[in-house]
Amino acid sequence: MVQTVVETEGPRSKRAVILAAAIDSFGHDGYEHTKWAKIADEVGIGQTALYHYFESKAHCLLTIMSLELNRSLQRFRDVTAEVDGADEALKAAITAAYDVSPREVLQMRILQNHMDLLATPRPSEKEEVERQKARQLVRDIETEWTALLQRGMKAGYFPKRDAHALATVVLAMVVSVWRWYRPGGKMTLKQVRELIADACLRVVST
Amino acid sequence: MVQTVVETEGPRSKRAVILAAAIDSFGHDGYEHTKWAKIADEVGIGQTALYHYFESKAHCLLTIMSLELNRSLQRFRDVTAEVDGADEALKAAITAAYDVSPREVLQMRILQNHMDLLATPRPSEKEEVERQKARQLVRDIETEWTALLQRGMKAGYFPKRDAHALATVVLAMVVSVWRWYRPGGKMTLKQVRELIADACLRVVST
DNA sequence: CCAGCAAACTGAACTAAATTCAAGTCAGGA
DNA sequence: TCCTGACTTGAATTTAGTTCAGTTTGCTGG
Repeated sequence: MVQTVVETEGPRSKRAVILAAAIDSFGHDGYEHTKWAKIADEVGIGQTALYHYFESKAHCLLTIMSLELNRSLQRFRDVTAEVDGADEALKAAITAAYDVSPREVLQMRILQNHMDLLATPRPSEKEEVERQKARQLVRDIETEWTALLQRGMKAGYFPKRDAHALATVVLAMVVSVWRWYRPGGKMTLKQVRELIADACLRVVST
Repeated sequence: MVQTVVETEGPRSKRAVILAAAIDSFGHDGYEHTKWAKIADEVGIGQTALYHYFESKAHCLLTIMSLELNRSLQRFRDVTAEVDGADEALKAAITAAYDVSPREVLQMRILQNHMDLLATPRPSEKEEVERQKARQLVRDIETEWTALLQRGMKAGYFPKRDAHALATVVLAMVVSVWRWYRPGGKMTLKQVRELIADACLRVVST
């Protein structure tokens, strides 16, 4: 049983405020385009104080990514747990994927835009720890979607094929949206959900 | 008729060599992880000489992206032009998408990993020009895939639905591969092609 | 054959942004 | 009260990309 260590934050910790500001800036303006010092200004502290909470700008980014991956996995589990039919579970998972707050949209965008960071080792201790955490979460998410498809194949909801490969394709479709989706754009999240749900079901079904 | 201006390079120009070195490094180690000076070393020139060819490191990156987008679009046109049936044309397009050299794999990877750069304006002249060029190519590619699906719907190969939305989904599947594909990995390009071709046809068909 | 010229190149500064250093301040518990 | 650790800071440092102020190279027309 893996137990997440609850990092106890002091009462006057600004960690959460920094994360929120970072998500907004990284999400809207992009990570490299965002000056680390600007985050400090927004939070109302000196630049140096940031290093009390994060080892580096990249460490903050990786933390945001881990947090979002963790949330996504948790939500997937919650929403698929008590559904019997794998087809219904798949629909529920997709619905849940698009049932997100505006800030979570930004987090998904950040995550998608910087996935490549997870591929190569980081120079510093804490960054590398956070990277490994994120990688593991990605693997877990892939494993769970694969298991869901496999369950559906065993039960006869979907024809039997390479579940892992299919999961990769399905996940790619689900997350690709965050590259172009903008709140107030030409498509609503509801429309996105319908588009992707339909596509996913076609891919895994007969 | 849009006419691409052929930029004539002097005979002792190292532009192509720089691009090749940059593609290899950006592709293998990642853009931010690659030191611009290292590229100069590999090519065998001083760091300063790089600025004779590119206004900045980012300008070089954007150039690589434009080049790859241009190649992809050209290839799509070549390969779909003289195919009658839209279903066959779609298959041909997907096949062509995975008929690439190792260096083109790297270019696609770079492109995918830095798509977000195309979203926000660039500070300098030439970078912005290159960004606009790339954006236009992305739009062109989307338009052509949309037109292909539309053609297939009119001719009765595919059921009639929102062609543009479907094209987005199909393209997402096709290009998502470059995020995880590695030469010598667990899947060959041929297997990838079959996986994605199958998925795409399921998505657009009855 | 040589002047002239543009393409190609260079070492030495410069700059911006992230990061480290060394030294505080503040709040709550013994 | 004072002590401790979480929290904060201004000043200095570092690093990588970039600019400056020219110099070299090889081709071309006279």
